Parts: sequence; C-alpha cells; structure tokens
Amino acid sequence: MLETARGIIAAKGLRSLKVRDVAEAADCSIGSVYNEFGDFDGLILTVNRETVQALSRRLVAVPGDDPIRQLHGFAETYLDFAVANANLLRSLFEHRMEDDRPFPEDILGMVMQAFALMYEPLRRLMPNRDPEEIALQARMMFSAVHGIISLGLEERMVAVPPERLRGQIAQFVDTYLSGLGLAPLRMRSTD
Amino acid sequence: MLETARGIIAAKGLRSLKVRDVAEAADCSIGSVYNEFGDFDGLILTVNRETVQALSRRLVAVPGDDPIRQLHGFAETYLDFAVANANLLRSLFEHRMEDDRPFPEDILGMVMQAFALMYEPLRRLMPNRDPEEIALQARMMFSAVHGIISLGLEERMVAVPPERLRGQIAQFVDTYLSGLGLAPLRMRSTD
DNA sequence: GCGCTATTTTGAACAATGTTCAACACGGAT
DNA sequence: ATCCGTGTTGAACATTGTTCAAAATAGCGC
Repeated sequence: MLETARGIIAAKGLRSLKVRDVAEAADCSIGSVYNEFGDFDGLILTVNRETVQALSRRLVAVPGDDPIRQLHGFAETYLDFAVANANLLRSLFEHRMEDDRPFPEDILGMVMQAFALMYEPLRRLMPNRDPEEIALQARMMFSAVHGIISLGLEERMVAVPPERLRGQIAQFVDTYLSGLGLAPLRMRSTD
Repeated sequence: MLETARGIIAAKGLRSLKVRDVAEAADCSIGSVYNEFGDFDGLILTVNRETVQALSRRLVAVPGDDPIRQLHGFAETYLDFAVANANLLRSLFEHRMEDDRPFPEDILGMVMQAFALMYEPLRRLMPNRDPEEIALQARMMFSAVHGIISLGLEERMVAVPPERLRGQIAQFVDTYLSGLGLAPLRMRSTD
C-alpha cells in the first residue's frame, strides 16, 4: 500500500496521488487507507518519512575519515539521491499540510539531523569557531547545496544535465571551503 | 480580482486559494473567473507572473557601480522580498501544473533573466573566464542563495530569524567570492 | 427607440476527489 | 451457537475545479 503510494509519487508527482488509485492498486477499500493512515496527509507524510530516512541512511554511510572529502561526499550523495528520487524529495520539501497543522515532530527531527551531519566535519575543519556558528554554517551549506540541486534539476526551468551538476556541486564545495580559508580538494581551473 | 487572488495566496498560502472565494470577493460569478484566466492554473500563473515581475523590478534597481556590492545587493534584495512575500514566492517555485502542461514561456524567460542579472557583475569580477562558465556560475549563486533563504524561512523547519539570515547571506556571499579569489567586502570574524 | 446580432456574464449542473460512518464480515472466546 | 471486539467495506457526503446553455448586456444600423 505504501509501496504503491510511493510509486505513484515517484513516477507522476505528488499531485497525481489519489486515494482511490492507492486503494485499487493495493486491492483494498478506500476506508482501509484511512484506517491505516488517518487521512491523506498521513499517507503522504508516511511516504515522506521514509524518504528522509532513506536519504539519511545514505548520508550517514558517507566515509568520514577526511572532513573535506566527507563534505564532498555529502553533496554528491544528495545529488545522486535527488536525481534518482526527484519527485519524492519534492514531496518532502514542498508538501504543505491542510489548515496549517504542525509539521510532524519526528520528520522535523530527521531533517534537522541531516542538517547536523555537516557539523562534525566543519568542526574538525574549524576547531576554534563558536559551536553555534558552526551549526548555522552547516545548515547554510546544506541549504545552498539543496538550492543548487533542486533548482538545477527543475525541468520546468531548463534543467542542468546531472553530469554537469555533479561538476558544479564539486566546484561549489571547493570554492566555498576555499573561501573559509581551507584547502580545496582539487585545483580550480585557471582563469 | 487578481488582487484578491494574490491577497489570499499571500495571506494563507496557495492551498487556500479557491475559485469561489475569488469570485465572491470580486463580486462576480465563478464563470467570469474562467473567462478571464482560462482555468485555475491560469489564475495562479497570472499571480506568479506578477510576482516574478515585482521581484525583477527590485533586482534591476540594485545599484551596479561596484560588482561586489551589487551581488550583495541582489542577495539582500532577494531576502527582503522573500520575507515580505514568502507565500507568493513559494507559489512561484512550488506550484506544479496539471498534467505536466508546459511551464509558460514568458515566466520562464523572466526567471532566466533574473538568473542572468548576476552575469554582469561576475563577468566584471572574472573577465578572463569563459562566458558560459560565468553564466552557470551566476545561476549557481542564485540557486544557492535561493536555497539558503527558502529553507531558512521555512517555518516548518524552525525558521532562522530574518535578521540572522541577513547576516548569514552577507557572510555567504563574502565567503563564496573570497573562494573565487576575489576580495570580500567586509572582513570575516576572526576564527 | 427598436430590432437584431455579438459579446459577456451567469450559476446550475457536472466531475473529480478527500472524508465519514453505519453496516458488515470475520475471529476467537465462552 | 452465541456473542463481542476488531478490522473492512463502499455508499453517501462535502469540497472544489470545470463546463455550458441560457440570460443579460452591449453595440449597431435604421
């Protein structure tokens, strides 16, 4: 049942998700979907919850021996995930609840935890900085990379080819780290 | 009529926009809304079109004498606009059409033109770089700033206070420019 | 002013879709 | 077999985008 919902979102976008389609594909009644998930938002949120879990799993698996390499790894992993699951990520970031109901605590926590993954390598690179400033820095880097990738993959806006994006992201991380006074992983092309 | 639609989106978000509400507020029939805008998407797109126009107007008004100051101005102007028109910006970037109908050419053009605004100052700062690379760079900076601001203002995710965001954005632009080998406008805090 | 035609406006009816809930089905305990 | 709790069902309802034939209005020639 969850599978089919996720399948529909992934294939045709959140707007194409219909309760009746899910019920039919799962060979059960409409009511059963409601018994399971409470309401439509509940279904979507369950899918989103698993999306952020899947993303987190991949991010956590990035090797952490070298902090610079790790930051590159995060960005590249995020890109790979976004390319493979564009609609699922959009569902996570763009879905708004009915009536301003509060965003589920646990999903919020998982997203924050994803932000926080960048904290450790940044702390190692800037050991004397204020911890809170590093936390903000981590969130900012995450947001910047997220912005580049999500706008970059937006087909509506003449998407940048993923291969090109990969190079851009790497260059962005290098440039930004260099701006922080840290040695980049590779040399930038001569200007 | 447009006013009321924009008002509803700005105040309560795109999801709260209803054809009937617009018709009632504009004191006309439902059908008239359709005569004017074709369909619901047409109404939304008209609002979005004016949103991007308003944003463009403000960005174009940023003084261009000093390229670094101009880039800071773009970022700060974007932040101000996003703070004042959060829901309108979200409508512009998050609204998906029915049935994968193509994104309107003219809105796409205006967004691209906004991306391209950063081209000129970047070119002045890096006169020897390949033009196409500068164009990509411009789009990337726009996207990064957009990401930082849009995630930063997301109330669902424990929004960063706008004043704090302002500082972060300025610091981000400085850091990035510094990474490109260009002198920052202000000194970064000592670490 | 009148008659006629073209254009615009109207809102009842329709379609799609999320939601509810009383009825039903099944399972196990007595 | 009876009864009770639990889970399932899908018809009915509410909301909301959409259509379209009819009514209203505007324009125009006389």
